Amino acid sequence: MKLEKAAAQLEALGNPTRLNIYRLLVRAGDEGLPVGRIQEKLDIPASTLSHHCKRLIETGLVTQERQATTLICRANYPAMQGLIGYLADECCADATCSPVAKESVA
Amino acid sequence: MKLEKAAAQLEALGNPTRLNIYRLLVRAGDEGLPVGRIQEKLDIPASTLSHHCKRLIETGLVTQERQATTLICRANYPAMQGLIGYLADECCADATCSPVAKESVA
DNA sequence: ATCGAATTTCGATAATTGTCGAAATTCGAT
DNA sequence: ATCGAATTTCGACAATTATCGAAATTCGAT
Repeated sequence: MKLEKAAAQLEALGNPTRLNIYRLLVRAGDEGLPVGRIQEKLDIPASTLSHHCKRLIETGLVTQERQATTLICRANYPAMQGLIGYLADECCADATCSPVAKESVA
Repeated sequence: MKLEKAAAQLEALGNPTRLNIYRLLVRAGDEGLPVGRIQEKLDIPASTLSHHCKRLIETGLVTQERQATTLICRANYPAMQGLIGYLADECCADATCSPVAKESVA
């Protein structure tokens, strides 16, 4: 993974609201979560939420699928996997860090 | 780990310059790298670099040790380990994500 | 072809972050 | 106690990001 991309994903997750959104999506699993549902849970204005979702989507960490007027958001696991792998590979060269995610992830 | 702390660390790494600094430190290993050395490698003004280092230090991802007038920076591996663990645990509940770093990191 | 629900886009403002030179600090050596 | 080297702190400005209401869009149902 390119450093710029990793940084963009890290930055996307590096906002408490967005990290919360992402965690919600992970917990929702394959089913995903409609935007409106996220809004209820986090109690933030629709436009603000939409902005944060957009940011997560732009970096590839989240995907959106339309079901009628409802937009379903889902955590994009392979993207997170890639990010964790990057951190483990590029940013954790020491033995004290879990020697995982180098080649064993597949 | 608390969400707020994880977000702070992710945000710290979510800047290309800081991610670069961090990677440099990882590659430098236990020996660490003096601030001036980082500056040479990245070619950025001292005050700007100092600001970024400070941010990394504040989140616990980097430590600093004084050797005379020189300040040596080091990547704090346990912190990164904790962050990777958080991502794997809290943000990667699916089987497609490496089932690592849950308990096996020790 | 209209309506209402779900969501985004727009636009404006507030808040935070990044950048950098100048001045201040720290500390060993003289 | 002064000097020079390494680095930080300060202060100012630029750039980016966050927030939110209002208006626009999308789409199924009527």
